[in-house]
Amino acid sequence: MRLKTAELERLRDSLHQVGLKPTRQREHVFSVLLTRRDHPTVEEVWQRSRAGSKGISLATVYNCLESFVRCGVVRAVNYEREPTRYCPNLRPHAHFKDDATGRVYDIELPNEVLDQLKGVLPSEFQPEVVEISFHGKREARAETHDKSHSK
Amino acid sequence: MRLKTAELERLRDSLHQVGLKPTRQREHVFSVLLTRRDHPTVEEVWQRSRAGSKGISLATVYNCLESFVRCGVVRAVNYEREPTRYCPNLRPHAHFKDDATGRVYDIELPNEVLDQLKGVLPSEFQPEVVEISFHGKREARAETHDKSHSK
DNA sequence: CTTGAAATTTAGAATCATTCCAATTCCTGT
DNA sequence: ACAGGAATTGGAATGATTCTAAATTTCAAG
Repeated sequence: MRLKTAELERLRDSLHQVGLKPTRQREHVFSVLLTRRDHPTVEEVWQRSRAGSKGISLATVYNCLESFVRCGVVRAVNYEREPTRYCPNLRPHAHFKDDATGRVYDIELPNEVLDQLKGVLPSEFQPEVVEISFHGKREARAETHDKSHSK
Repeated sequence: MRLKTAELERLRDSLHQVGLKPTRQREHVFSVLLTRRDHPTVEEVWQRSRAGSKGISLATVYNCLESFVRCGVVRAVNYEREPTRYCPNLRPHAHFKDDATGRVYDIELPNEVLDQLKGVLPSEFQPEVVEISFHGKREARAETHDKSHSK
């Protein structure tokens, strides 16, 4: 799994900024995260990370992901009390979880919407993080076979 | 603490609608929740609930709060992986957590803002729940009694 | 008012994501 | 090669929540 140098650079810079070192494990876990940009749990990242050759411990995966969040290259996504998911999308966005499948989708957020939202805060509130998450149904697009009409 | 009949009615109706019974414990826990509209954890609700007279078990507090969420008289509020908090405010609102104190405030949400937010969703996404949570600093300016609910 | 089935309460055990710990191992600079 | 500091690691510990199985309560019927 080869990372583009630009992405590697970004990881290294970000780690460095908070005094963390770029290690083999960190780079590997980061590449795993970028390879499939779904929203994997720690357990899933662990499975994918150990797949290739040598092992990596679950504790290390926890550590790596925590470093990533700390240095800002990754966001943690929580739904209820389910296991935390991780998201390498840095653009401002919300999340939508399909209750039927459990899948989480990124929803791009226009700045104007984000600004309007922040605008509802009384002035003494200074937000550092804004989290927006939906959940509900997601209609499968090409709805050809509807099996819901019975008898 | 005595509940106004209107509130009791509301609780009973809501419970009834999902096939749950109004019990002594449920009414008591509900009154505890209404008495201080901060955002208490289960543990806190438990402490407050057992304070008066005979005890109530922690399991029952969990059960009551779950019933309330199920029948819609209360919302669960999650921040990261901290213990779930409970909020009897039914109007559409967001939450702001002051990182310094851990207090959670309700932020009233104009419908137009909520609508604009839902508007960013591609049409195949049908949200049932929208959760908006901020955290950051809150300037302790003229610290008076505001309508926001703390903790 | 009594009865009985179903719902609720309860104490304690079990679960499970996450954190902690103490012992290696890995770098980096000298 | 060697020291010192970070990082990794397996396993134990934590802590909120859920589950379990038994005791109690509710409520509609009689």
